[in-house]
Amino acid sequence: MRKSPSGIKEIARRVGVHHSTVSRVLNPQTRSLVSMKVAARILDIAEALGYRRNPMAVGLKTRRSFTIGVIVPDLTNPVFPPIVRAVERTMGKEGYVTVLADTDNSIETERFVLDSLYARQVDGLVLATALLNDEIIAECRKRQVPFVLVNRTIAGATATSVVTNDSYGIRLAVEHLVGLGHRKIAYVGGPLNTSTSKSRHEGFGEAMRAFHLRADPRITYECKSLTSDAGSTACQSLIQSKRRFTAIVAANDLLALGCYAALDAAGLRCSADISVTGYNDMPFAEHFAPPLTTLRIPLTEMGNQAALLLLRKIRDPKTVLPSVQLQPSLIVRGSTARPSQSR
Amino acid sequence: MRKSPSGIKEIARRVGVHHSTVSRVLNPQTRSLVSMKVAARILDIAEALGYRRNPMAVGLKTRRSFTIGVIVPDLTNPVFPPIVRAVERTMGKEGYVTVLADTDNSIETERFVLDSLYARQVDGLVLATALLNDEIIAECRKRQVPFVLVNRTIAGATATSVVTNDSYGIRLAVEHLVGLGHRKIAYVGGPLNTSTSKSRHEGFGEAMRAFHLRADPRITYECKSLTSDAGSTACQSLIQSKRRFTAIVAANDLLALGCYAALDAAGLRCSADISVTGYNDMPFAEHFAPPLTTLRIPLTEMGNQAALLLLRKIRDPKTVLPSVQLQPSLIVRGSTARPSQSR
DNA sequence: TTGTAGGCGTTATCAC
DNA sequence: GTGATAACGCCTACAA
Repeated sequence: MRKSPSGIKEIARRVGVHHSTVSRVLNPQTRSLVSMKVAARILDIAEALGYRRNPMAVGLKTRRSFTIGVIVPDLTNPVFPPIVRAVERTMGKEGYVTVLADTDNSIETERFVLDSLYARQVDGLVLATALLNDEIIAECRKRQVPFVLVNRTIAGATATSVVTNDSYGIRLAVEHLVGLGHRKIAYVGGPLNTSTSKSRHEGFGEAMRAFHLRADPRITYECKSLTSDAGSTACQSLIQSKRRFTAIVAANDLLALGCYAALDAAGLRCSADISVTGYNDMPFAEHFAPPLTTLRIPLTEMGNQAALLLLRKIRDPKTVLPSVQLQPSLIVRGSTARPSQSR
Repeated sequence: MRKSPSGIKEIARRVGVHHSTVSRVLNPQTRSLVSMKVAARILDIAEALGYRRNPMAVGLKTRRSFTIGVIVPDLTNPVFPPIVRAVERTMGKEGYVTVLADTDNSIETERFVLDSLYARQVDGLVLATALLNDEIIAECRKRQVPFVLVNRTIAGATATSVVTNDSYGIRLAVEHLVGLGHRKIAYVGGPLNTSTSKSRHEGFGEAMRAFHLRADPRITYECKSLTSDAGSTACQSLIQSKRRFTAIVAANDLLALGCYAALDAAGLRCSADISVTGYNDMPFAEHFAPPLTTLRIPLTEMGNQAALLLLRKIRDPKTVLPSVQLQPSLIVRGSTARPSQSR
């Protein structure tokens, strides 16, 4: 076992003071308790020795790890990397290290992962995995770990979260389609156990009503997952149902992509025959065939905000944090057009 | 400061043994030193109390953190999430937690981040940031931290790495194009300070020679970064140069995407006028317009292998690890076709 | 097989 | 202001 290169005691020895004095100096919080002269000497030597405080020891003593966890359902979903990156960067600037966990959409692995994080005494959590009724989040509350939700929230929105206005986003999509002349609009949504899918679903109904149109339940689908495959399957049934529709509002870009595939397979052209909108404006959405009309959400901003909120909570556990809601914006591209005359 | 729910001493008290005995039992390594009867009792109570060992204390004592770091240049590059995810999962199964760091392609932030990781006594590192001449990796060696490179390696390949055979991949692309009838093939590559870009570049030259063609330096470009924008700029100059070419081999999917844009802007159609190949088969490459012919590399496999190697090294620092090289495979899609007659 | 004692590097709470 | 001392929770010779 190699000796550590330096340490508070070694510095104390060299400077000729007690190591507790060194500790005080090296800790910004308590530096003022020590005379400037001594402090300066200590800082000097520490610098010269390349001193780095040992987070393990600090953690053991203070029960703080300067580590936070961020938990995502699936890192390969392009929505999450920008968020993770932003969180990591913002926390990094403040001396926190972020450990990443990908639950692969499994609630068991989420529980497992959280256990490991608790054991490591993470100072906080950013959760992108919230279900509407999420027992895991209930546990977080019990454990008294500061946490903030990102992207999704829970039923009642009783936890601090950074989300976007999903129903408004969908309304923008519907508005756009209606403006183009669409009347028969199908909806391909995600599982209703997440806040995002739920509000998008509700938003669709509301928007249609607002335009005096009918959200026909026979052409609205709830997919089991937010994947391209699921979207494809849904769109396929939609087509086979023989119901009339000229546009599809998808609750997610991946679903929209699946719709592309199904339309293609059925010999229908997007946007000439059927218009499609997505949601998220995921990276490269503009490169799809056709470029996808979708809703952009400020992912990096969400990550930053989440990190900032978490920091506040960590530093002052008594503060009650506000939630923040950001606005999506409609990005019009080639997947939407006037409805085909023949349909 | 809340008392921890349990702890080795509490268990000892309840069982009526000394806490060192408990420690032995709770540590698989030393469990055999204790009688089965006592061990069983201890395990029982520990279970009942929901005991979790405190990694801080363990770490302080043993200088191991059961934490590894994975460092990527840019998490929003879709190549990395699958790798990161695989590493995280494989390490997680073995009780390791992975800290993610995104250097944003900056060598300073990489250094900063590594410093923070060293201080936290990470047990190992997975680096996806290697430059051909990488001083940072030299430092890792000095620090004696086990590490393995992934995706890229360094000059001389003197460190263990998990990479793919880049020159072979490019050769597959060239072979494919030549098979289609192309003779004038342009190359749009990345900065030559990474092993991937370098071998792809070299591979291009070799492949062309193998087919008795000329890798014309006037139509080969070295982009400053592996981004869509850079590819676009390069392709633009290529077009403006008025040199003849019927196909572009891009060293990366993003570059290829940039070529799409530039071709589009110039009124050229891919693949009718110009064929384009990419590299990486990034997610959604099949959805581009046109679907991109590219080389698939086994990202998840790479992550797994890297993690496995790292584990071996951590567990037995004396082992000298082999490097592993995986093979890319050509995925033919719509961006390549026979050369246009008119060019 | 089990207990004893010391220590990992730091902070916190006393005294001086 | 500064020093002494005792933790934090666990591991590990060494002794019994």
